[in-house]
This record gives sequence, structure tokens and C-alpha cells, in this order.
Amino acid sequence: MASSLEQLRVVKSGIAGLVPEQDLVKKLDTGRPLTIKLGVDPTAPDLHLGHAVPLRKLRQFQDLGHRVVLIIGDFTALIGDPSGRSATRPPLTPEQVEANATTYIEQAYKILDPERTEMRRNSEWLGPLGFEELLRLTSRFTVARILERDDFSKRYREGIGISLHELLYPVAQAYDSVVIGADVELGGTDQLFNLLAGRELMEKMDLEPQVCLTLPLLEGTDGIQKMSKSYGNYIGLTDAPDDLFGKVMSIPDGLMIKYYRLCTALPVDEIDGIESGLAEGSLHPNTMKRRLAREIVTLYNSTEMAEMAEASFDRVFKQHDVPEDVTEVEVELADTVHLPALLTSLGLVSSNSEGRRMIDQGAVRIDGAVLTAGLYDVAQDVVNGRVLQVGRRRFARPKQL
RNA sequence: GGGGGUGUGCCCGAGUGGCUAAAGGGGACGGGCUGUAAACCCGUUGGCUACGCCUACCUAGGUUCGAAUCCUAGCGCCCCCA
Repeated sequence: MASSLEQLRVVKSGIAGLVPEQDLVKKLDTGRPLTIKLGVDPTAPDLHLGHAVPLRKLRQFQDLGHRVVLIIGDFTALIGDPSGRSATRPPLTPEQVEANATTYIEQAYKILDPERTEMRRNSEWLGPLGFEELLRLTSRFTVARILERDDFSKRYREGIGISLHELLYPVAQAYDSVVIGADVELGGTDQLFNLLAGRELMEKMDLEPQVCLTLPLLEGTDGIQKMSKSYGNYIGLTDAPDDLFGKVMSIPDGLMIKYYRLCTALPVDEIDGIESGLAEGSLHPNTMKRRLAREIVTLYNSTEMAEMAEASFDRVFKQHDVPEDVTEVEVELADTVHLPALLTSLGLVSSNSEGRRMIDQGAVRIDGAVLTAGLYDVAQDVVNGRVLQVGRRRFARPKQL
């Protein structure tokens, strides 16, 4: 195993905080494999680059020889983490949770080494917990302490409802740490409170308290909000290579280095070089963003796929050509086709009205040729087998059955 | 348990009887510019084979020629008192 100093360098790269760093040094100095915990909420079935950030950090720990415990919060999902939310989350059904957990694991193993990952569900210990035991646990925390949490106090102040059970979320998560005996728990910066609750509870129960390692939140493609499915600004791990590439290209320049650090497996030294190169102007942002997009596509697919994605990107966005592989969709086409309805049924727009608007705004093309405003009905052979395009990136090829 | 307040489109937020498919802003989308970045300019933003029709301002009733606006009940949320 590498020296604790070397390990610390790897562990600290790209992180937001380590509370307290001294404790981690001590733990590393013992030379024993540490237990690293990450709790995940099986609420989003599709993982995105934001989810991948802590997973990557876990992977680093694995590669350093530590024991990683991934906790599927199947029980806490019944509460719905209030974290970063301004309103109570609707709880999921056990079936949804199960299904989500399965797909989660499948995707997480694209990053983690399955061989060295221990997986637990917190229903294992939270399920059998009786009311009496719950009282004992909750008595270790005060209301004032729990209400210190940022989103709670904010909601409280602004008069937005907080259900009683939501207050138990940090308690439940803290108990997870007790049960598995965590040495380090990872989480986003918005998780700091929950992580600290774990540390406190362990201390009160006479266990060696865990170290809290926080990771920066990754902004989504809009560059403002944190990446999240509900904001529609996410880059999915399972997105098609072309989409993956395109979405990475659309992030603001200012975010590039952060993405390099948190979403790629490139060595830190190299990233530092890119950062200074961009700053002094010796590297062009566009070139470096392409590199970033290739790295990410390669990570989740392959080098060949990355090259193809880049070529396809150039074809569509540089040469304003249609992609080569627009999938054919078999549909029923009458002799005269009502375009707004066709666009809707192809999923290119969300309603016929929107379809009309798009046509009127010059956003609709057939085989690259812009459609005239007000033209809603065309003969079948005008669309049959042709590439329909709405905006710059929505394509479909309808084909008569 | 008592008293008060509040509920508008994706979000915030005007609107207190007709001129309201609902001001304004944000977001999103489209067009231009470009490096599918940022900034900037212009436009669109309930549905419907559509110069008209339908559905909409928490829900259900009611008053009225006419209601997001008034009344009643219910539901949600907030505050104060106990």
C-alpha cells in the first residue's frame, strides 16, 4: 500500500472538503484498509455525471486498497431525502425503489470495481429497528441541532412545510454509518450536515468517528444549476455517444476544468497543464472541450465510439448536415400528411400547436431544407423516408408502414 | 382548540366583476451571430387539421347577462394565541 502521504494526495484531488483532515491522516497511518461509505438514493434510475463524481472518488479508494461499502438507501428512500429540496419529496413505492436500485448498481459498476465493492441495503437494519430503539437514537439529537441544517432552516424561515419524518433522514443516515463502522463517508457538499450527523452519532456511541469527505456539486449543461434530472440539465452515463459528446460540448467554458477534474480519469498533472494552457491562451477552448468530450465518451463507451461521435458532431453542427444514422420510424402516412401531427407522433415536438409554431419559426427542415411558414399539409412523398429536423438537434425519419 | 392570512400558467409574480388565454420577470424553446460556450439581438411559450372552437387562475357548488375576481363548503400551506 502506498504511503499515507501519497494516498492523501490522491484522495484530496478535486474534493471540496475533508473534516477533519487530521483524523484521516491518523486512520491512514494505521495501514489497515479503511471502510469507505457512500450512501445512494435509489430515486433516479438513470445515473448522470453528477452521480459519477463520488463514485469516481470511491474507485480511487478501491485502487488504493480500501474497502468500499455502497449503501443503497432503499429504506431512506421511503422518506425521500429533503436535501437541496425546497419541498417535501413524494415517497417511492418499494417496487420502484427495487427497480431503481437494480439499474443503479448496474451503472455504478461501470465505474466501481464490482469485485471490491460491498453492497448493502439500509432496510437490512432500519427495517427491523423498533420504536423503542428509534427513540433511543433520536434522543441523541436535539431539534435545534437538526434544524441547523441549511435546507431545514431555510424552509422553516420561508414558511415552507417540513414533515416530521423528514427530520429523521439525517438520523437514519447517521445510523447507517454506525452499523457498518465507516471510517470515511463521501457525499456532495450539500450532504455535509448528514455526514456530520453520522460523525456525531458514532462519537456518542463510543465508536471511532468517521471522517467526512465532501465533493463539489457538478453543475449541469446550463452551467448554473446542479446537475439533476429534474432540471433537465443532466448528462446521462447511458446517453448515446452522440448525445454524450454533444452535451459535453454545450457546457459553458468556465466549467471545463471542473469537468476534467471530476469526470475524467486523467492524471492531475495533465489537467493542471490544460488549466494553465487555457488561462494563458496557448490552448483553444474549443479544442480542449472536444478533448474533454472525447475523454468522457471513451470512459463510458470506447475510443472508437468517441471518434465517431466527434465526426457526427462535426457533420451536424459544423457542416449543418443531417446525421448519417437517423433511425427510421415506421408510421402510418396518409396521402396528405398533416405535419404538426406527424412531428408530435415522432416525438419531435410535444404538441401539434408547438409543431405549428416551430414550422412558422423556420425551425423545421426536411432533408435540410427549411419549411415555409404556414405550410402544414404536404403530400406523403414529401416526408416519406426523409429526414425531418426540428431545431438543431432533433431528428427523425418517418417511413410509411 | 381559537383567531388571522394565503393558494394564479414550468417558476416567481400582477390582476379584486366584462377590454384576461391572463401584465411583468425568470426559465425554456426557436431564429440570427458563434466554437451547439459566453455575451448580444429578434421571436415563441394552454390545446385543437385552427381567421374559429375548447379547456384554464387549489377543489366542489352558488350569485350574475357575464367570475381568476363576489358567496358557501372543502382541501393544502403559513402566522399568532392556547
